[in-house]
Amino acid sequence: MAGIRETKKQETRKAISEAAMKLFSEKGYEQTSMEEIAREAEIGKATIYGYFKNKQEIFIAFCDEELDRSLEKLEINKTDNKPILEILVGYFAHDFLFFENNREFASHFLREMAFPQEMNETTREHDQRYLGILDSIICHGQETGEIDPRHDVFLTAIHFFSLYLGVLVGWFRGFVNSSEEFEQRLSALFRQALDGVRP
Amino acid sequence: MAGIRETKKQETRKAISEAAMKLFSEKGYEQTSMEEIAREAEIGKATIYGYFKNKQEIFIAFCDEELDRSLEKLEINKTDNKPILEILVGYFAHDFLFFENNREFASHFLREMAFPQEMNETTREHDQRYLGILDSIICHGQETGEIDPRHDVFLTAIHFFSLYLGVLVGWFRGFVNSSEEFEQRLSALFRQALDGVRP
DNA sequence: GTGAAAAAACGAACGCGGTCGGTTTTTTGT
DNA sequence: ACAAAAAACCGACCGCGTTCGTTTTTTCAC
Repeated sequence: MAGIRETKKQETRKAISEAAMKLFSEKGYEQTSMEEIAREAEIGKATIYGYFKNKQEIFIAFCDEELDRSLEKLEINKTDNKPILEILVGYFAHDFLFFENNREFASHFLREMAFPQEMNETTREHDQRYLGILDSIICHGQETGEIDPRHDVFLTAIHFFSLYLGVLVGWFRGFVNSSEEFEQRLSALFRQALDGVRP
Repeated sequence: MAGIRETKKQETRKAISEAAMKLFSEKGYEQTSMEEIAREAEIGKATIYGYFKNKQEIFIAFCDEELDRSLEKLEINKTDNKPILEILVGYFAHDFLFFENNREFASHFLREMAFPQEMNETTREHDQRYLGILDSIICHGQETGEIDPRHDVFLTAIHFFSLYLGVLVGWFRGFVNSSEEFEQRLSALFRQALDGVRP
C-alpha cells in the first residue's frame, strides 16, 4: 500500500499545524515553545523540522490559511454596485478586521509580509492574488467611469494599497486607535487619491 | 572626582556600539553573536546588558545615529525653489539611499520602524521629526500654490509617506530593482496623488 | 515471507540570546 | 583615610530554536 505513509504524513502535518494554531491563539507566538507544540501534537520536537523549516514557517502557514479564508470571502462580494470609494474602503476594512482581532499575530505577519527575509512561491502567489483583486476593483472603477482609464491599473492598485499600509502602520504606532478611526483615515486618504491635492 | 565613572561608562558604551557596528557591517546582524561583540569590545558578555536592553537595541541605536545623520542633511536643503514633486521625490530618494546601501540592515530597521514591538520615546521622537519635515514641505507646497490649502497638512504628509512606504515594500519584494526605477515609481505615484485619478 | 534500502521519528546535544549571583571597582560620607 | 554604599563587571547558567546521529517504521523486489 503506497498510501499509508503519505496519509500518515499528512496527518502529522495537520496535527502540528493544529497544535501550533491552538497554542499560538491561546498564549501568543513568542510564548509558545517548540516543545509545547510537539507535546500537543504528540510527536518529538525534532520531528516538526521534517514538516516545517522553522518556527516562523509554522506561523506563516497559519497566517496563509487565515488569509486564504479572508480572500475567499472578498472575492465573492466584489461585484457590488457601490461607488468605488466604498468598495475600496470595504475591501481593506475587511482585511483589517483580522489584524484588529489578532494584534500580536498581525505584527509578526506584516513584518514578514512587508519585509520578507526571503521571497518564496507562496508569498509571490499571495502578492499576485491580493493585487489581482485590487486590480479588478480598479478596472471596475474605470468601467463605471470613476477612475480615468488612462491611469495604469497596477500603479493605481499600488497607490491604494500603499495608503492602506500607511494607515496600518499608523495603527501600530498609535496614531489610529479604533476601527472607526481606521476607516475614517482610509476614506480621507482615498478621497485625496481620487481627487488629487492640487488646487 | 565624580568623573571617572562617567567617563569610563561612556567609553564602554561607545566601545560596544563600535564593535557591534563593525561586526554587523562585516558579517550581518544574525551572524554576529553577543559573545563576539563582547570580545571585540574587550568586555564580558553580560556587561553589554548594562548598556543595552538586548541585541536588537544595539542595532536600533546604530540605525538611529545613521538616521540622525540622514535627517540633518535633509533639513538643510529643503528651502529650494523647485516644484513640490521634485522636492518630495528628492526627500525620499535621499532616504532610500541608506537602505539601498544596507539592504540587510534596511530590512531589520524597517520591520522595527513600521511594526515596532513597543513604542518608546526615541521612536516617537523620530516619528515627530520625520513627519515634521514632511509637514513643512507640504506647507511650502501650499504657500507656492501647488497644493490646495484646504487639505489637512498632516493627512497629506501621511499620504506621501505611505506611497514611499509602498514603493519600499515593492523594492523588498522584487517589484522594483534599481534606484532609477525607484524614483520613477515614486514620481508616478506622487503625480497621481497631486492630480488625482478621477477623469 | 524476508531482508535490505528509504523514509520518518526522535533523544541528545549545540549555539545563542539573555539572566543571575557574586566579586571588583569607584564614589560617598565622615 | 577608611569603611560603607553604589555601580560596573563577568563567569556560570538557563531556556529555546535548531541540528545531528541513531533508531524505528515502511516499502518493495525477490
